[in-house]
Amino acid sequence: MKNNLKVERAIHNLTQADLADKIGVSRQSINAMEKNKYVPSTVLALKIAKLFNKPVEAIFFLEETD
Amino acid sequence: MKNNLKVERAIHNLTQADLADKIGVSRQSINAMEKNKYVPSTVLALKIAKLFNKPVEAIFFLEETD
DNA sequence: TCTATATGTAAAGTTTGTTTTACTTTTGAT
DNA sequence: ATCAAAAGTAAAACAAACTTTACATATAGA
Repeated sequence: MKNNLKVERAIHNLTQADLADKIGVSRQSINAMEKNKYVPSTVLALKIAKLFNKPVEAIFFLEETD
Repeated sequence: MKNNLKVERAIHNLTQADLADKIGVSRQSINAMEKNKYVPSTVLALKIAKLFNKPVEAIFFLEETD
């Protein structure tokens, strides 16, 4: 799975730490997500999508290997 | 987080085992999701939403406590 | 009522998400 | 060039997802 987090953060002018605060996870979790080190839970995806006012599918994308 | 899985399965006439097969998890995982025993990964949410032709937000719902 | 199919549940085990702490590297502004 | 903020990274620890096996309960049809 890939994601758009970095772009969305840029649009909303948020640092990784800002985003982490807003959705209630650690900064390292955001960093790891952006670097595709792990797949977040659906709760996190929903929170992020809500924050950015976009559907989950506009931020997280399935890949062939998923 | 809550979900609509049971209803969506009914609409598409799928058993828990059918759904599990289609998205590549165990039947118990589907059962546990439906009974809100755990929060699935975003990959699973995306796969399920894709299968049911609906956005993730139409199947999985944040609650106050999330 | 008998049987098959679907669902619920539980325990043990493996894998993966997530946190914490802490350090390094990059970037941008002054 | 310097300094501060932001991003990258890593290891240890803990929590949660997910699997497997196995059995119990429910439901519906013959």
